[in-house]
Amino acid sequence: MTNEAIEVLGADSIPVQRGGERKRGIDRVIMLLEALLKHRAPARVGDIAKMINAPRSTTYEIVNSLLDAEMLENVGSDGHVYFGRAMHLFGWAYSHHNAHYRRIIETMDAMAAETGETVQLCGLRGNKYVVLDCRGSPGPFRISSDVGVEVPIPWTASGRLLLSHMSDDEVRAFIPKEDFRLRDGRVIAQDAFLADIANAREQGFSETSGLADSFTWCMAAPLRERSGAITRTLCLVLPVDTPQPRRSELLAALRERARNLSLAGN
Amino acid sequence: MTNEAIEVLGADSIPVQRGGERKRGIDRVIMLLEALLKHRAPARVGDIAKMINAPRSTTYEIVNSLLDAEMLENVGSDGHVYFGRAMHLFGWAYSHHNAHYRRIIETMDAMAAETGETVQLCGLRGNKYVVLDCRGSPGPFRISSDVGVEVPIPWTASGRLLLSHMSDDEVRAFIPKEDFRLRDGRVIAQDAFLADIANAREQGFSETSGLADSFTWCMAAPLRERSGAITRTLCLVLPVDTPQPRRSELLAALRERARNLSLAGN
DNA sequence: TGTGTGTGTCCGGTATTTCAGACAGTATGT
DNA sequence: ACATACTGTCTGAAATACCGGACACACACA
Repeated sequence: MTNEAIEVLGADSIPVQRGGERKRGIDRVIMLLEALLKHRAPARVGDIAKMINAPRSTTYEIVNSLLDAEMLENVGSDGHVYFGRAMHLFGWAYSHHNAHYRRIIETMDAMAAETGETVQLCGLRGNKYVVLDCRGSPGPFRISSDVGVEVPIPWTASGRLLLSHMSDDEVRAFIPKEDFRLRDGRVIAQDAFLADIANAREQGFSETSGLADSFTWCMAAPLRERSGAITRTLCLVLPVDTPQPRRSELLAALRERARNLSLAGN
Repeated sequence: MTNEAIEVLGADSIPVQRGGERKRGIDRVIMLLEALLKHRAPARVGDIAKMINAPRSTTYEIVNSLLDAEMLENVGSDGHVYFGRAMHLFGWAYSHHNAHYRRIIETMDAMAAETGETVQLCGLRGNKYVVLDCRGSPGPFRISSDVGVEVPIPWTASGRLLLSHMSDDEVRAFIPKEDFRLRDGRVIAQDAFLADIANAREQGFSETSGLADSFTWCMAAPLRERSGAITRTLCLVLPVDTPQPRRSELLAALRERARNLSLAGN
């Protein structure tokens, strides 16, 4: 939906992508997988070729290699492909290579069960915020979010914590200007955002509401590495009309559990 | 340790693996990821180069590309790398692309909780059996197994179900001869194995004990695709001394749940 | 101090792979 | 019936990614 913006934006000065650019197979693989992740559904080879702007013949070859390796697999009967079994195994290996992850998972399970609210594990991916894992509330109506979707950092509570090791200048350089513009057109003032970060750094938590959407109240608490760095956050996503007493109760619980999961004191 | 055999061995007659085999980057990537999966721990670039039998310079380049893409990430401070965040996301996407998976996960959680036994989701990967997911018993001593480890098919109960669509000849062609040899030296007779498969096909379940190891009793029930094909099995791993009445009780429960998860009748 | 082993980077040549385009086959719409 | 659009496979040829090997550096051991 937003992909042929390439042409439009690139038009003015930079010859961004000419047709004939020979690229490495590896790079194509990486682009392919990321495109598929963004697409969030099985796709046909021809479409993939367009998505990553690669020749069809090349794309076929790559896709076939990945199919052989089970990194992709055929879905349905009409040439759609999506991630395959091997990806599941690689991902699982990533998740479990340290015992720490087990504890995080258990905590998320427990919190989701106890509170009945949506619990998320969040981190950064490049200069975007991303949901790494998610436990939903069991009710018929739930606020859920897909793991892997990328969101501008300023839209999120977690983002304020995840940037708290940066200086103001570093933050300014790190965040694309357009990421300060919310979906409804409002723009977050850079100074206010920097103040939020400083605030989050001091308090050891962060709360936002009505940023990414109008109906959620988000609270995030840091999971610190041994070094003290914050690479992930634990996060509760509440309906915006959750009453204040319950909110502070939940915030306290969230902070407590995050503290227990941290490898360094909060 | 076995890598400079190239020169020595190659001399007499067989050019088993000559040093100079140029390979595509893509293939290297695939080999690298699978090697890392088998290794099950972070590894250094030099070691990876040996594992996949690739030139060091090439390996460095590939690893750096994958690091940039977050498909790998640095672990610790001394040059170890392992799967990265992107892999987690790709794997998650694989797991959740169909609603079916949600139900399977829920069922595994429920069964693990109710029975207190180890529950596994199993499938094939090439001509090996592989654990796709696993819920452990909560007790202090548990029979657990790692997701992603590959095991010869004849060693497993699930394997008998997963081959039940094949003719005898197909099975014979599919299973490497050496896979009939158990770890303790015993050899499974091919005919007995084929009979087991036929049996599993008729009964709609399969049980084994004392094959892969001496202390487990495994029972597997098929998860059928819409087409009727069996691509995955649900599996209970019990201590071998579990009394018979409880075994049949658990088997019945297992079959019932597998039937509910199947997209075609069992 | 010297010897051995391993790391991370760089370079130039060539064996290979990517690419463009053509092809036959199939589905869709007019 | 024709036209259009897409799929999956092949081909030759040019561009280049991979390789071997060299380098500087770091660490361990004797």
